[in-house]
Amino acid sequence: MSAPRESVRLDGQGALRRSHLATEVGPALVDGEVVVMGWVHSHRDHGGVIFVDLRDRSGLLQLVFRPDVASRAHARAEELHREFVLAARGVVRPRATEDINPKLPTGEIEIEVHELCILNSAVPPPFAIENETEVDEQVRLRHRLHDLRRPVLQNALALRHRVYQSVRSTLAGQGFLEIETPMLTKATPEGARDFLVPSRQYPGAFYALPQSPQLLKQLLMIAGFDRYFQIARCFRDEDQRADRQLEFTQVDLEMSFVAVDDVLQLLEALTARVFAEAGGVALPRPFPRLSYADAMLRYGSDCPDTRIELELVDLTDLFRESDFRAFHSVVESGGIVKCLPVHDADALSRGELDRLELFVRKELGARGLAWIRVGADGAWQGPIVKFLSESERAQIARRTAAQPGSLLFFQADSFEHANTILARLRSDLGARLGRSDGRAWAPLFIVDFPLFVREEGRLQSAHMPFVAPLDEDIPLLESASEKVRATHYDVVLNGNELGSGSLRNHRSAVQRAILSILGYAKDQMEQQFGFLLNALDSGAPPHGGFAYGLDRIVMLLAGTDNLRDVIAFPKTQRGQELLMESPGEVARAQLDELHLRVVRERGES
RNA sequence: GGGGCGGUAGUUCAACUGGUUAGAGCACCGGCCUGUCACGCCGGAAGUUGCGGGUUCGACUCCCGUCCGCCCCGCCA
Repeated sequence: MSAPRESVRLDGQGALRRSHLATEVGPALVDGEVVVMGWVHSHRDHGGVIFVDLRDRSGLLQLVFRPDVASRAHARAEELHREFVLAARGVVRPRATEDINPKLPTGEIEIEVHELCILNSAVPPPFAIENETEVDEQVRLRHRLHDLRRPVLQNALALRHRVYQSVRSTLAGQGFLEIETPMLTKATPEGARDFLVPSRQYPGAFYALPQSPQLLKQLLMIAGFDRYFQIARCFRDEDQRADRQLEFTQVDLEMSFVAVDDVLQLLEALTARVFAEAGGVALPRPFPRLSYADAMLRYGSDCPDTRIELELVDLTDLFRESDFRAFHSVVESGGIVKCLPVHDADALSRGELDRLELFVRKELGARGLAWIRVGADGAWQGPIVKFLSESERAQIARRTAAQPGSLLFFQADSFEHANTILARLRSDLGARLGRSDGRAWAPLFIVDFPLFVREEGRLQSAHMPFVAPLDEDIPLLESASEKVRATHYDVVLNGNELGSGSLRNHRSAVQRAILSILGYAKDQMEQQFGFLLNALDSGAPPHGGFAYGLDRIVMLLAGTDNLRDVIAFPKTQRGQELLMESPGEVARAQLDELHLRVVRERGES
């Protein structure tokens, strides 16, 4: 950090009051007097005349200082440096034709300054306040104030504001009440790792920050509010990603007396309206619906980017009886075999195939990357070709529609792993080979998720334990748990999960049955979910809802692939906020009050 | 928990296979300049090569450890 510029004499704002934002000044105001305030974006001192580009949140405006017109203002202008804060009173002048700057919205005019107040000095910025500036993100986050002055971030946060406003007006117009729920709440056994807040008054007890307002909004339904929403901050202490922050914002909503279709209709209308109002984007309607099973089958993902014109092919049954041990043994032990066919793939060289294999092995943990290339003469090449029987080749060729120029990628692995790897290959190759269908926006609903998934032998909630099963599947709860479909639904846009929701269990018997299948004994159930079960027994209406990841919506509308670009003060991947440097240590006395003692591992200082 | 990429001046980058005093653009500071808008010209300052250790006559470069950033797997109901 540089030292402050102490030698600069500063002016008070005095009687000057801003009359216009920078870009509100235009040709219509020529010869009128204006007062503008903002930052020195750049200055060009010609010895005589001085030009200053003034920047405020609306944009840039050129100020002119002439020694012969206003000598005092001109003299002061000689002291300016970048990012100084100033107030300027002057007269709007048209520029000579040859002096018009077409790159600026205000390029046809300029302000001939008569009075200049230097409201504050500024140390030189660590990097240029320009959109084009490519600066290391660590530097940007440490100097977030300067970063936030860049137009892209100003625009992103303005866009975010419009999303808030549109959500509020749309939902309020649909009869939703905005209700806040507590941030200091109770830890729940399910779900992500909680952020804990130690209690001063109850030694050894902790509040938890909400992972979502899930249970509270259900209680609001039971209390009879009928339609609720909240723009809610949520906290999950898990490892971060480009599209995941420790704290993030949900548009959380819940409604009573509805079926799945009612919620989906509302979600479609809300999503379309917010994208139109806040981002000027017309989403194509109606949103197609895709079952979870089909999504996994065709795309290997439950949030596919359906614009990519590549689809997976399942070949598991082909290798149930096969002499190709590598694939056969995977199928025998419960895994799957799938293929990603890429036609007209001559652009992918042998060297690139090797790099792809290295990539999926090292970064995605794949066992390998089997591939088959169909030559111009129709001959099959590749390391696994020799292990395939005549009929297997024929079947593969038929199902993948292989033709000269095709490249077939195979994964034989667990359902999850094989799909994760092929889904990633699909999107990477789709981008690299330009296999998009050209649509800008591809929204869809994913429906018919399973209620349970088996993990390490045990049944777990696919999403969370309060999701209601489809009515017709309730008889299967005990007998064929894994076949039970959930009322759960996701909204997916361009390969991003925008949010998810479901109908909830409003009958305590069903809720108890599900908890029991999840392995909760009766007393555990009462201890951990007693308040919910009691609530259900006190007259719970059928209800369901949804939660959008608001940050992701803004991210997509802003055209970035990084959540940190749409959050004013985001955290790094390791959870630090570099401007204020949180988290930070606290004084011993603070810990004592909270009845806490820090235990350091060996080697920590 | 694991994998990949990266860290050299304020900033963006360079510095061969280990070899003189670690360079350049922009920014910054000073001077000059009355129509620039990537202003121009002249001059200047600016570095613990993330940190610690090792190998070597010699380390930005090689080795080990560690910290930080980004991306991904796991994780995130």
